[in-house]
Amino acid sequence: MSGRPTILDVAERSGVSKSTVSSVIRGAVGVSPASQRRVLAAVAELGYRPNALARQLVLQRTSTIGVVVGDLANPFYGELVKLLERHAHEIGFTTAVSNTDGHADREAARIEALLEQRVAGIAMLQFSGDRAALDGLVAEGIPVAVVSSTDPRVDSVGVDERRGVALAVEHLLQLGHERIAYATSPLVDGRTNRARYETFLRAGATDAPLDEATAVVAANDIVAIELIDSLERAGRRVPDDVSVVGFDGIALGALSRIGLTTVAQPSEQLAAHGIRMLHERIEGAVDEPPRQLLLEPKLVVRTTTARKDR
Amino acid sequence: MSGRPTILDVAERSGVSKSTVSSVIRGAVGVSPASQRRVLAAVAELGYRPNALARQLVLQRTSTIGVVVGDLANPFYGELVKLLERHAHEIGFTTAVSNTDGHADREAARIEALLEQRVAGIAMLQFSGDRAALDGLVAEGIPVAVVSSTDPRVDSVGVDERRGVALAVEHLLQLGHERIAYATSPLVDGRTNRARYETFLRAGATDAPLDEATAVVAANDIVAIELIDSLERAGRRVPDDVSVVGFDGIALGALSRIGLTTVAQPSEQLAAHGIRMLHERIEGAVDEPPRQLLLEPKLVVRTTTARKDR
DNA sequence: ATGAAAGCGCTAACAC
DNA sequence: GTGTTAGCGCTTTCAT
Repeated sequence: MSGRPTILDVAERSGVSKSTVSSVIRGAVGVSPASQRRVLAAVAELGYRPNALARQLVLQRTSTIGVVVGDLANPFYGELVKLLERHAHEIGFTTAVSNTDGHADREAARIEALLEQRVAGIAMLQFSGDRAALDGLVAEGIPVAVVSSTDPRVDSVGVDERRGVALAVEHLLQLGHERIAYATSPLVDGRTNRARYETFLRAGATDAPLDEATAVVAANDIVAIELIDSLERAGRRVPDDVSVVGFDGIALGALSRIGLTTVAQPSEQLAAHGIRMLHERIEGAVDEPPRQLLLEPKLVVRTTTARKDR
Repeated sequence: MSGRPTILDVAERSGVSKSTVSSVIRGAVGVSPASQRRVLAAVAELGYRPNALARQLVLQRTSTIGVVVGDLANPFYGELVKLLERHAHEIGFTTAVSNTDGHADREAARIEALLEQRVAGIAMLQFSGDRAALDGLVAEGIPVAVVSSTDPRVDSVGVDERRGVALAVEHLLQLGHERIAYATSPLVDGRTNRARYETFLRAGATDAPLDEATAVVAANDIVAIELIDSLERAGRRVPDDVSVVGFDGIALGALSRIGLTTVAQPSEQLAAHGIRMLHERIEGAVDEPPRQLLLEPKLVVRTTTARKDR
C-alpha cells in the first residue's frame, strides 16, 4: 500500500471484502455489528478517506455545484457566493467558483471547464452580454438556476426588477425630481440592465443626460457609490444638487458616511431558494417547466436622496 | 450510446481505437494526420466532452485547487479569490471555494470535503482560531500555500506585517498621537492578529483603551470603516477627534467620503505568487522547505488621519 | 450477511 | 502509427 489507503486496504485490514467495507462507509443496512466495528476500526487506524472521484465516476454524478459570477469583488456577489456555498455545503455539495468579469469568452471557457468536471448543476449569478451560453446548458439538460436575476429558460430566483426600479423612481418623483438619469457599468448583467432601464422609462422618469439630471438611479450599489464619488469630485453635492439611489443593498451602503438610499435584495433568501431549486432539479425531484421566483425588493431610504431644490 | 458520448463512442465513430482517440485529445504526438482528422470530426459530430473525473482518477491527480477563505463578503478577500481563480484558470486549474466564517469546525469540515475531492492543493487565505488544520495537511503532504498571511509550516506569501503596522504607528506618532488603540474583530485571522498586535506594541504605541485613544490602528479596512461609523455615531469626529488607519487597501476605502488612510496589500501579486508557489509544489518542481515570501505593504495616507489637536 | 466480478471513462505501457 | 490490455478506487448486481 503506497500512497493513500484505498477501500481495499481497509478490507484487508479488517478481514472482510471491499463490498462490505463499501456498505459500512455508505451506511448501508445489512452489515453485522461485528464487521461494522472492525471496518470502522480499520478506517480509523489507516486514516482512510473515501475517494470522491472514484465514487462519482461510478455513480455517474458528482456532488459539486458550479457557481458562475461576474464580479466577485463586488461585495453583493461576494456575500451571495458565500451564502450559496453555505447552503450547498449543508446538502453535501462542494462549490466550484468561476469569475467571468463579464466577458462572454471567459464565461464560455469557465462553463466548459465545469462541464468537463461533470458538475451536478450550475448557479449563474450574472451573465456576460450574450446569453448564448445558457442555450447550450439547457440543450444538454444541465440543471441550472439563475440567482438574483431571471431567465425564462431555466429556474430562477430574483427580485422583482420592475417593482424595484419603480420603487426607486417613485421615491424620486415624490421628492420632486423630474430629470432623472440611469447609470450603469459594463459589469452589470445585460438582461438585468435592460429590464431595469425599460422599467425606469415606464415608471414615469424622463430620461435625462447625467449632467442635466437632478437625480439618478444606478444599476447597482457599486455604480451608485462610485457615481457619488465622481459627482462630488466634480463639485456637485449629493443629495443637495443631485440625488442618487442604488440597487442591491450592500452592507457598506449603510455606513453613515455613505448613507446610500437603495433598493435592497434579500440575499439570504436568494441563496436559499437558488440552492433549493437547483437541488430539486439535480435530484430529479421536479419535472416542471422552468420556475420563476420573484421576491420583493425593499426600498431603503437613507441620505443620498433629498427633495429637489430644498 | 445513452447519455453523454464517451471516448469509446468517438473511437467507433472514427474507426480507430480508444487509445488513438485519447492521444489526439491529449494532443500527444505520433498520430497520423488522417486519424487525427477523423477523430476530431467525430468529436465535433458527437459533441464529445472529456470526462475529467475519469481522467483524474487514472492520473491520480486532479486539476482543482481548494481555496479556503474566512469571509468572502469582505471585498478584500472577494477580490483576492477572484484573482486566485483567474491565475488558477490560466494554468488549467479549477477552483473550489470554501467559506469558513472563522469557525474552526467549519474550516475542518470544508478541508475534509476538499480532501475527499482529492484537490491538488489548497490556498488558505484566513485561518480560524486554532491552526490545527494545517498540521494535518502538512502531515499528509498536501501542497498548501498561505496567501496574505504567513505560516512557517508551509509556503506563504503575505505582506510584511511588522513593517505594515510599523508604518501605521509611525504615521500616527508623527502626527503627534500618543494614546493609540488597536481594534480587531473575530473574523480576523488569529495569527495575523497576534502578529499585528505585537508589532503594534513594539512600534512604540502606548496601548490605550478605545475610549481614551486619539488614534486607532484597525486590523483591517472593514474593521476600520465600521469603527469610524460607530465612532461618529457616538459623536466623535474622524479625524478631528480621533484618527483611524486601516489595513488591506480595499477599493472602497479610496472613496472621498471614506478617504481611509490604510496600509495597502498588493492583491494582484499576492494572488500571482500564491498560485505560482502552489503550482510548483503540485508539480513537484520544488522540493525545498517552506518558502516565505514577504511583500512590501504601502502606507496610503488619506483623510481619516490628522495631526492631534489640530 | 458477505464476497466475486463487472464496469464507470479514461491513460499508459506494451505489443504489433 | 495503432490496438490491446490492465488498471485508477469505487458501487452494485448476483451468487452463495
